[in-house]
Amino acid sequence: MSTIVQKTESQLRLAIEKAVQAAVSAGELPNEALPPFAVETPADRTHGDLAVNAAMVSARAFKKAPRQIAEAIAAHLELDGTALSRVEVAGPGFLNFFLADSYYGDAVKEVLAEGDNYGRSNYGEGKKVMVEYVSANPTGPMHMGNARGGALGDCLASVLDAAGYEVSREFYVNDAGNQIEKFALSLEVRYLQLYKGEEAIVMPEDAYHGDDIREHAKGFAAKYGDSFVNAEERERRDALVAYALPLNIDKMHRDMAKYRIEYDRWFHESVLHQNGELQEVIDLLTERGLTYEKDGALWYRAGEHGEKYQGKKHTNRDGVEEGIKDEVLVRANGNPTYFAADIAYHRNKFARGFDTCIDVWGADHHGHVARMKGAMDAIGLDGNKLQIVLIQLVRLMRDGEVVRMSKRSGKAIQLADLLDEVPVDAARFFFNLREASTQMDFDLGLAIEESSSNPVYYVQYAHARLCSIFRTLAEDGVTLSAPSDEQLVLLQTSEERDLIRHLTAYPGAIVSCAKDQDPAGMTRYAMELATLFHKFYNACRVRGVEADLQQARLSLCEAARITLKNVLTLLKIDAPEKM
RNA sequence: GCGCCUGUAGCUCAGCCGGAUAGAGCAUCUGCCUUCUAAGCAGAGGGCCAGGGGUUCGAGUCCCUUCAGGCGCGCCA
Repeated sequence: MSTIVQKTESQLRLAIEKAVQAAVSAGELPNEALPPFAVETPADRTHGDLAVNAAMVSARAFKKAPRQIAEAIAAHLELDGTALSRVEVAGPGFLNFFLADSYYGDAVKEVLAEGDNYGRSNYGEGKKVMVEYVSANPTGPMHMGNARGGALGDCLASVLDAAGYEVSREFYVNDAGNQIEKFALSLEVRYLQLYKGEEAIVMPEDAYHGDDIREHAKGFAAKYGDSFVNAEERERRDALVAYALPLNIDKMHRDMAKYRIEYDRWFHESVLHQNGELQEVIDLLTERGLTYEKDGALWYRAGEHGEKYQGKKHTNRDGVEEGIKDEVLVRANGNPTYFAADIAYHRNKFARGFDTCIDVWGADHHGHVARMKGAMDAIGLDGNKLQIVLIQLVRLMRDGEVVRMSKRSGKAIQLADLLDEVPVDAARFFFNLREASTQMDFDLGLAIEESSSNPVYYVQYAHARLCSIFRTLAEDGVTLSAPSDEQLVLLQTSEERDLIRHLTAYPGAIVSCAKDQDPAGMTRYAMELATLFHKFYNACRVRGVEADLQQARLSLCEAARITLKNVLTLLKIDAPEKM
């Protein structure tokens, strides 16, 4: 299945190649191979619907001026049987093509025929891709950064799905290791404080100071009383974690569900500790001679395989070049590090048959990218198949002041609070408005205002208006029937045609977002679609016009409605019929 | 000190792997509702694409460099 855009481009390329051959036969061009050329859509519509730079890129090979080459090609072009009507030579040597009337009607029919599936393609050829995103620490509530990562990761997964990949969404639950021990310690302090007083035990500086820890301690005390006050330390801590951790994980499930994110799997880190996979990775690296012992810890030589993923070499303060810093796998106290577990986790992912694994990380983890990719090579996998999308952190503002996000202080704005204030539609749209690499400010004071001026309403309004057209005409007894070519050819205004061209761009827009791993392209597409529809709406009436034109415009409205609905569905945003 | 990201209109950002006269939203100003939803549309003003070099037919886009902001550089995750 190929779209009308793809068909037209291949017709165009074939026509140009034939024209070049004809020009060569006629002795107008030298017998040289035509270099690869681009087909693009010019920004300025007076430059045609499709512009080709074939004459310019072949100037050197043909040893002729681009304009002369373009003229020669144009003279031999045969456009009969294509969706193109004519060609012009312009500017420095562009070949500008204009679409035939039939193209627009065919485009509308294509959308109507595809319906809910319009936009989906087989670009990914069913390859298995995993997108792992959010993966927030279960030691505390999720925050604003998770909100952005969640919206972005989820839409990226949807985009890949629509582009023909077999997508799996995953959340990595760090329910083991150092931070769980810190969590246990923090809970213990708060629990003991309940019985011995705040002053009796001091909360260590680097422990978790949030109110959620106090709440858990109170809940634990309500359930078990003081029975663990004099228990063995290990026993007490384990009991506290066994009580609080599931509560936190349940909360994350609920928050994600509220945010319309459903994972295929919640993968628990503890599994890797228990089933031996973590130890296997450590052994594997040691067998390969990539580890060494120092100061009682087991270190991984990160530079060996990580260098190739690093842009440039580090130079330290003394001006000496140094590679990627080595990393500890097993601490002197015998506990494996997060890094070691993460290698095992990614090994586990690839063992499940994923062709590509995409991790959505906060930009503060960027230092680990080269190391982790290198580690994949180190264990015999391919680091290039691990792709990391780095998300710049959301800067939270309050009254114009930057609010630091910190789980320790407990003052961070939680995801749950955000979702109480801002509608999910607005939040999902907002966090997909910008590319991952751009920094965003989110002003809490403006949160509500932000939601009412959020462009999501502009897009949803377009959908509601479309539905309104169908409602009103139904009251007049007018409904849409399969349009004829004679009717569709009546779509001739610039507003109608601009709208149609943008509809045809939808499948390509999805593929482009999938390639770039940039779901923000989807909100941009949706806004542009809404704009073009609103312009059409103001320029072209549907109600009260002649019957054939009315059917043609109704068909266009239906095609626009389908496409708009499909984008919004992909973004998991409501497409309201009334507003 | 080093690394990663960013620098385009007053503000927030696009700019389709080098193409034609650099775009949109917000904000400001001016118009458009007795006919399909004015949460809309039309128009106006606003730019040394951070600065400087280079690569070529051609640079906001690629390379070098300077400056500015964000984030990292732990036996934390």
